[in-house]
Amino acid sequence: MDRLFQSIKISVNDKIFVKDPESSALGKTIVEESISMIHEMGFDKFTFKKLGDRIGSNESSIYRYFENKHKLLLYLASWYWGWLEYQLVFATNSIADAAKKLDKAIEIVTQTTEEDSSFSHINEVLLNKIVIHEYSKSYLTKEVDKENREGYFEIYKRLVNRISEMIAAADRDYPYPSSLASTVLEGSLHQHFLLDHFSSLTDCLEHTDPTHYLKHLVFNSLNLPTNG
Amino acid sequence: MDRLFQSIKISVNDKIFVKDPESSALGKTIVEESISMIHEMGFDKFTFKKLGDRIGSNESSIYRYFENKHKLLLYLASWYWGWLEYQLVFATNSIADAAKKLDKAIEIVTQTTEEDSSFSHINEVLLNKIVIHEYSKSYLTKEVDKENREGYFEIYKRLVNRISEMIAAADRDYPYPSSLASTVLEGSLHQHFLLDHFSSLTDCLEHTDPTHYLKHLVFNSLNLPTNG
DNA sequence: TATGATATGATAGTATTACTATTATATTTG
DNA sequence: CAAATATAATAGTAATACTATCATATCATA
Repeated sequence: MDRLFQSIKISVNDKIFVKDPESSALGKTIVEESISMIHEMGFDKFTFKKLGDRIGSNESSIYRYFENKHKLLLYLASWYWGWLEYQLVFATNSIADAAKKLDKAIEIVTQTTEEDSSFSHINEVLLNKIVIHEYSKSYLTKEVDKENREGYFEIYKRLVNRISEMIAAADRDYPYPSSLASTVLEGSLHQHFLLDHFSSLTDCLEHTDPTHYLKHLVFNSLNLPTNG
Repeated sequence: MDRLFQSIKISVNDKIFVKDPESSALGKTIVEESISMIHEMGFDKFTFKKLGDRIGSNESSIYRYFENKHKLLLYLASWYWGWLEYQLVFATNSIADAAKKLDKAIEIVTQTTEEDSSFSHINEVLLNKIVIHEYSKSYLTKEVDKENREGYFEIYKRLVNRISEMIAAADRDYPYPSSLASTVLEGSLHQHFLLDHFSSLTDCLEHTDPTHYLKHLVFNSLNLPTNG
């Protein structure tokens, strides 16, 4: 990916933050260093106090950007899914054939993020690892319905729906396009997690990977036209 | 299910607890009421102090059974997976045909737990809901590798492996039996969660359910003998 | 039934977390 | 240069997640 992305801003629901972290140097530092710290110590042990110490700033200043660390996680996750959605649309836009389009889509959303590409202060490689290890915590809460109503998961849902539509486009008769789309996204995160921590529970080692597994899963579920 | 189960004890790795909660009335109360409280308020807001108040016991007494609430969650999860493994083996043991055995297995592990069956102080219906909403939190931690080495996830892994072996028995050439088995378990929890909180992301509503979806997914991934 | 062992309860105390509030000091902008 | 705004510093609170100690209740057995 190239400089094109530098001029593109991933827009996150502005109810997630108190003050847009993109609007100041401190805000960007908060986002940048929180990614690095959450990756290092895990979300559970991460606190605004520790982040303040690390960036030479005050805890109270961080609260001016995010209500609490849960909202910060929602922000990082939304940003990540928005970024991935952008990659997805960019990479599949020109593909006319429904099956090929879906194939490419699965590739984009299931592969390991390899390079810190383009957005200056956000390290997508680390962010991808954070999403694998922490994303579930953003919705496995008692407040999930309220937060869903407030639109905090919109970007993720939009991404699932895009994939769902691609599945439906490839096979109009397939009865579970949304479930399958959510399985691709969530299953990809899970397989990547297993690879790191429970390798006996996955086959995505050595000569294969989550992308191959999930392509196999999806394309065997669908009835494709014989020339596809 | 009937009284047979009342004489069967699900055995959980004894490093998970300080003192076996099955060994005393207080221990059983701790387990029973923690299930009810975690279901009500969610694992994050649940504390030993609150549990002590609820059962008319002291916080310090609870610490004599479990080091912390994380270990209690590991205990509840292990118990649940052990219980499910038992259901699985019991229900599939007599089935000779590999495909039919697998079909039954998927049914057992993906269906909603319907009745509080047999183990006096443990409500499996609530426990099933807790597992859906909280299980990921037991392994999405920085200590996962250490705890895995200590055997805290053995029962879950054994269950995945049983399903993996059933998949392999139904189709020796299928390249991803472990990944698919883990997708069935984790995907089932996820679909049930979506059903409750993100119904637009699943098709498992009304005329279908996670069981149908996952059976479709698995059996379309496999090449079965034509008479199966 | 007395004696000791074990289980449980009560109380206190600590460090950390997750904030809120207030005031002071930079920095930016008009 | 003044006013507005952003950030920093400090203090304080309630809750969390424990640990330690001591008291009391129960239970097991000689």
